[in-house]
Amino acid sequence: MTTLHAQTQQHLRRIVEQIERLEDEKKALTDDIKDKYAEAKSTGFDAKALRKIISMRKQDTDTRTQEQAIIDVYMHALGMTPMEKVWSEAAE
Amino acid sequence: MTTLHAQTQQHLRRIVEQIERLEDEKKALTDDIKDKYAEAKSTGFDAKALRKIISMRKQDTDTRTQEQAIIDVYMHALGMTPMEKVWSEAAE
Amino acid sequence: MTTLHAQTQQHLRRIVEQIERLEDEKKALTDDIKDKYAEAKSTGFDAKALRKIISMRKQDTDTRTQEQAIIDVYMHALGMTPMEKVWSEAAE
Amino acid sequence: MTTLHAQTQQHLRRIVEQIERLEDEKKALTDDIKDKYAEAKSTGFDAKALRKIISMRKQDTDTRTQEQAIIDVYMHALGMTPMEKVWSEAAE
DNA sequence: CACTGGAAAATGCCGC
DNA sequence: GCGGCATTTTCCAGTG
Repeated sequence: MTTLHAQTQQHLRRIVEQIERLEDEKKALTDDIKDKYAEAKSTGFDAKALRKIISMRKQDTDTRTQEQAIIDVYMHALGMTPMEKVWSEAAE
Repeated sequence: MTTLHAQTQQHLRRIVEQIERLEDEKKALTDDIKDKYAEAKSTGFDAKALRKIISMRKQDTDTRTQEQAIIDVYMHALGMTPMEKVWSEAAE
Repeated sequence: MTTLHAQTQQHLRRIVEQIERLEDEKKALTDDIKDKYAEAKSTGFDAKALRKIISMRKQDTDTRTQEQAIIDVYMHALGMTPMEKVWSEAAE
Repeated sequence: MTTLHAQTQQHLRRIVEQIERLEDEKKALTDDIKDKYAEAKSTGFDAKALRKIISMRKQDTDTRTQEQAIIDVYMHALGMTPMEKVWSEAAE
């Protein structure tokens, strides 16, 4: 069985620690979000509806981003180069 | 370590076989789909654009399905019962 | 905007239909598999363990062994015990 | 259609803003973690093995052992090679 | 052959 | 406590 050099081993430990630290922070935020929903619910809001609203707002943003991707794909499919693309946008 | 009764063991084997068989069939279909895209590409179609189109068509369907889900959630949030829901739909 | 020739357009439609049909069949199989797991569970089997088993069976032994060797080295470097090591694969 | 009181409406907006802010922070952390893995990979570590290690470290040993016991029984019933065997080959 | 994006699988959570 | 659902994570094909 192979063994890592002392230095590499040390490096590995640092990486693992860093990632685990970041994941802890991430989990804390996940919990905070959960708390917010619970709080909202206890104030009389419907948590599920709230989630739906927030997810819709996010999708709106994502959609806008993706719309350009679709346009790019179709333009490519029609043989238009990025250069023409710039022009067609400028001409609108 | 525990051992399964002969009958249970047999049952387990059957289940595993069945699932693996279904997964094989599923994989075959996945390959068929891949072939279709390759075929389309070789006929001059842009595969990526094709995928986009099909994914959009699927999303349209999903959206319609989800729209009702959203309505349900909001109706619930507003305290409307399923019974009222039926009525509101009938009244459109 | 470019327009497809009638014939090409027809061809495109056929392709889209075929792919969507294949995807429907694929989805049906996915549902069948889900049913099998549910059925197994209701007969007393542990669905999660079942999934793990099936996933293991479809893995190439050599690949798995190689990957485990790397994990082994990392675990050793981090001072993790053999006991944890033995169960690692199953615990995913 | 029901309308929210001005005050309630204001409250709703605050909640949505807070949640969206938390989700932004969470996403930033997700990206940081991804970066860490990429960095580790570019230093010569096996990212997949790294992920597995970290996932193992965060699991409860008792739970893991129990689940493995079930898998063990199933493997035996199916005539699969016990994990220990694989490990003795890969280790040392 | 490494990277990226998209599909599939696994996990965890919420409601009954 | 279980089933359904949403999120997260993993995997894999396609691309440069």
